Amino acid sequence: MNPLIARLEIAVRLSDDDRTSLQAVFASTRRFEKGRDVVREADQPDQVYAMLDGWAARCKGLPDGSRPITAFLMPGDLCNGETLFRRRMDYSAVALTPVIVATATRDALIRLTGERPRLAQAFWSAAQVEAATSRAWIVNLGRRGAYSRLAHLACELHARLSRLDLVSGSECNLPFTQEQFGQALGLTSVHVNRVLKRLREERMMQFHNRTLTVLDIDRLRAVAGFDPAYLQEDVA
Amino acid sequence: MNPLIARLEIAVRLSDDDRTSLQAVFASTRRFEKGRDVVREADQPDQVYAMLDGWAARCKGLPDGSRPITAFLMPGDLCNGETLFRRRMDYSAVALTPVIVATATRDALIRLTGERPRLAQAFWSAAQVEAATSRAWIVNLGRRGAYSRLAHLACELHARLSRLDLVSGSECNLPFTQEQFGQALGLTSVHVNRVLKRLREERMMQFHNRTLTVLDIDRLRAVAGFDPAYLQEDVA
DNA sequence: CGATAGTTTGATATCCTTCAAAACCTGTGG
DNA sequence: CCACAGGTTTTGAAGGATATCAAACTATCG
Repeated sequence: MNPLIARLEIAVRLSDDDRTSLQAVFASTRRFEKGRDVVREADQPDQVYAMLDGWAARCKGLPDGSRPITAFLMPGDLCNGETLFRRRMDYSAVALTPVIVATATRDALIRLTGERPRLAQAFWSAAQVEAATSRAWIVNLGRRGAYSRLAHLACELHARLSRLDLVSGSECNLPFTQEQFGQALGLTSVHVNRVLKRLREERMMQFHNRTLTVLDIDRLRAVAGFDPAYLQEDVA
Repeated sequence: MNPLIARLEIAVRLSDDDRTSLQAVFASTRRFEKGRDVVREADQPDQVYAMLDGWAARCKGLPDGSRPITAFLMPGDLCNGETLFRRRMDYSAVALTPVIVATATRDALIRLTGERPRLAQAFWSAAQVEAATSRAWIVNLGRRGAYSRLAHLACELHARLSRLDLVSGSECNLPFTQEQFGQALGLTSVHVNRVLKRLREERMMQFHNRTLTVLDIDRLRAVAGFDPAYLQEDVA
């Protein structure tokens, strides 16, 4: 429960009542094994899932069989916030590690946020941070070459994990393959591999055994053109 | 005022009080000439702007001087919803035509949505539709070649305009240049031009004098892999 | 009518993909 | 403990899509 509340309180101050009623609505938890879909494209779920532990990826299925990744989900993120206002999912959320989610029913969450405007504002704010992240991805895919593009994603993941206290020293765990890097970046895994090699040889970062080591964050951010502003919410 | 209310009511039913108090908060309007910034990256505006008439583009400035476009704004869209919960803008909104916006102060809108949860929910829902559109752009930029990519954007704009009743027959007005198409698609204007030529020769669509003519929407959507689901909100 | 912005076309360069295969892990059953 | 299978990483060679550079053409607007 905590990661969700912590996330919501970044932007909006909640009352004790807000917090406890949120806990009540998200009372039950559920576990998904690595590789399973938490929610599936075209489904019409009755539950809203909030990430408590583990990693997931949002992806869309394409006719050619590829599954581009549009976001990485970490503790505190809602898997399927849209479900409140619209039935049909337009993406899947797949567990990249074993995942623990808190679940709320659609109806209960509609009722809760209909009674507690601060909570509705907090969720609104969280949706806007997600939108800002999507904008950064659009720029990344549209205007940067593979080299800066990969560096940018590494900077983003490093920054987000660091806010969750999941970076120790210069290392953090990214539980996915070069193939999945490619799905998120619009690159083939072959090319991801070559770019990783270059970044490693240039002593900026390395990715080995699912752990990312940032060797020179200043140079890496310069190469990426990374500005962490879009991730940070100021308290209102 | 109407386009904003119409937009919000797609997902959430509002009371008469909701509507009139929203009108009161967004009482004043302002006009921006073509080419002007409605809001500017890194600014800390006190006002929130809602599009009433005209077109704008959301763009981010890059060190190399380019200004990639991350979204097109039409009547009913908020220009800078984030402003409620976070001070610093991470993008600019530039008027592509003369634009009329309704303006609300940040404080008044925070207060209003803090008192009227239905409104907060409605804005939350609108933010989610925007996020869904961003996801579609991410997939478009990441996985499709220039040909399908341009077709997909044309399909999206056609569908959105058609919901606003701005399509007459098979024609609609897109008030921007091939250069700006390119900025939205991550392509050079030269290449946009070549792809437009091909789509025209293949009798799917043409873009001439700022008007888009869709000649064969079925074939165009097939080429684009376009599924309009992400634009449509079901009533909750 | 001239100036400026936008469109069109061609030639060449670059980046990334595709195809292919070898090397390397990691877990599993014998 | 070993052998093996499947997935992942690494490297090479060749092809294709898109960028870049350059110039002519066309609209638009004072």
